[in-house]
Amino acid sequence: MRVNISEVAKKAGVSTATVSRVLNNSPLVSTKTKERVLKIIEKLGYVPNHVARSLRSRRTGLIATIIPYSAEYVLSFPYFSIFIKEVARRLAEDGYHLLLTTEEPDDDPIGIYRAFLDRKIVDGFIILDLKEKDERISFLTKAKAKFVVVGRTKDCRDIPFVDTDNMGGACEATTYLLEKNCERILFINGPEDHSVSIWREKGYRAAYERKGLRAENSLILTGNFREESGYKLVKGFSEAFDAIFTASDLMAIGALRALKEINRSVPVIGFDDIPQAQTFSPALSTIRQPIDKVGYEVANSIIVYLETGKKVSKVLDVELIIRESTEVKR
Amino acid sequence: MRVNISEVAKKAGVSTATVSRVLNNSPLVSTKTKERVLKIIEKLGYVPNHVARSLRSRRTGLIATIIPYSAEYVLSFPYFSIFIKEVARRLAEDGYHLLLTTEEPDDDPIGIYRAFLDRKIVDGFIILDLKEKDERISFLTKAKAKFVVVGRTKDCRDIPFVDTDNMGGACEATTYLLEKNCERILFINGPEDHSVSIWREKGYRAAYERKGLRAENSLILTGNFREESGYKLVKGFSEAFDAIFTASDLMAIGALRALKEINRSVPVIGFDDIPQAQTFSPALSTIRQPIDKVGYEVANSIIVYLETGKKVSKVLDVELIIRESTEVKR
DNA sequence: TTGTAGGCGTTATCAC
DNA sequence: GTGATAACGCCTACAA
Repeated sequence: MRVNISEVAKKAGVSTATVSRVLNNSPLVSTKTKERVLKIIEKLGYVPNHVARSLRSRRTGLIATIIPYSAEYVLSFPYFSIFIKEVARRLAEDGYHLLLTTEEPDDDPIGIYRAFLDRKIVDGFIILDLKEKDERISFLTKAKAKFVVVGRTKDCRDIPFVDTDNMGGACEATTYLLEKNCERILFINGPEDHSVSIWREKGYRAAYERKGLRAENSLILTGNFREESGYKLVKGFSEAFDAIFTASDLMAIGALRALKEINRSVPVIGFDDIPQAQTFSPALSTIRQPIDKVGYEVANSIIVYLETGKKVSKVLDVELIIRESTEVKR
Repeated sequence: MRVNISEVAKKAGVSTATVSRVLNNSPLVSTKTKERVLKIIEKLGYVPNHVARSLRSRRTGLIATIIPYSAEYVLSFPYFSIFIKEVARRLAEDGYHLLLTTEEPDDDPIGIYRAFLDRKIVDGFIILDLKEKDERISFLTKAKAKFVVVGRTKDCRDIPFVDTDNMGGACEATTYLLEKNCERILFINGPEDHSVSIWREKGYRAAYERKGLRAENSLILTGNFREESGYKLVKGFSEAFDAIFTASDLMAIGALRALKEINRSVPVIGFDDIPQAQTFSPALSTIRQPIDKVGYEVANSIIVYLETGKKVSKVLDVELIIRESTEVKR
């Protein structure tokens, strides 16, 4: 019925220690006994119990990803699916598994992390939706937990992270608009405490500076990545502008809606390249992020960290995709 | 440093058995000792080790969801994110956690299930993307594993499942078109071995029958849920038709593209209500599925099954959403 | 090269 | 009510 290591040992006429050695590819076993043991293992259909192994080795092979409540908006587009699938896939390559859970609105943000840590449920964490001064980071660092971050902040000096080149992408988009002779580019950014917002704003400003110009603070608005915020901010904006760059495709779609209603047409560039970017009319010019690679690299990084202690960080390239929303008939 | 149950027992002047009883809310402890033990637990910051507990109790509290390779298309829209989030959320309510992993193209489809089962990693499974004659079902049934299925087939008699009313939805959509005096409704279905395809076709046919009509086989085509297949099937269709109903919104979008190119306009209804359905032009009429509820109910069902042995199944209502793609100017 | 035996941290089964 | 103590299944000093 229940076949365990001592069952195998008995049938093979060896000790459990030897079976264990065979299981773990120890060189301290003669080829002969190894073969004999392997044969018995196969015959009995024995498979080591993962839980017992975890208890003994103090490693569960599980990596937790906790969806922050504040990040629920990411669920509204397929980015998250693709990301999470790649994470799971890469983890599985090395025998790890992804434990996915959510944070509730009224939860203590670090409560879940603490629980997983104290109960020794997981070996490491993947942190999403990084904020400036993120309390999860300080908690996990203090607790000496192993984790990798998606995104980066200034205090990420000693933390393994994977990020896309948000600054470069924003700079490229802004430069593209400047070179189309737009001068007053309305920049609708995400919430200010998000690390991506900070980098994207830097990129926007950098593009102006490269041209010997200076970005105007009044042209920088703060949205929340959602469609409605793009719509409302454009509708309510009273100053002059001749182009729009948004920190998400959804806000770009909202902005285009608003433009249509006020009967204006200026070039618009979004960020992300979600599927709607292609199907929306006009098709959206945008900055494409390699979300699948982000998933792969972050999973890879946590594995390397767990197994070698090395902290591997990466910044992945983004790409400006030009479609219809930047073709403007004057 | 590492505080365990015997540490607590020692400090509290009781046995580990008593501490364990307190931990598990056993009634076999006097209020007095219970309080004393709880105080010590708090003082020491003791938290039970989940792995040790799992080893002894033979329950890990983990539920696996394996993304079938054939279901990768689901990742291309946000349905999956929302579903998985609700699953994780509901599981966590009762102290369970979601283990998410993927199937590789060249994997033995049941290999992962077998591995999780043999190694005793999870307590149960949630099965996605159900097929007719699904070998995962027969394997898991034979192995006496606990699982709940999303979707349903004829052989689901004794299996707990959660499904949306695919037949009802398809019938409603088709009826709507018939009542708009369309007679030859082109039905672009999903792959034939998918359980959802079977139910949707039944609904399509039922709508005709209710009107005393008969659906023509030549009007039923097989796509693969993706946009391109909707596009190609419409482009290549040579018979007469006066409306289109597709088994996915993406195929509906493809169909609308094709119609535009051949300069025709007929009412089109999709299935799912993905975000593009709203933003596409014309906005898509479609059957909305309560994907979040599906996630909630399937998680709920596996918990009930694990804890009480009862098999709970549910069929959730869908809703016809009318937008622009069914308004046709003749 | 192999075996013995202790321990990982719990919970369950007995006794008392 | 409570306490010893034996599992749960595995790994790893240490001994042989």
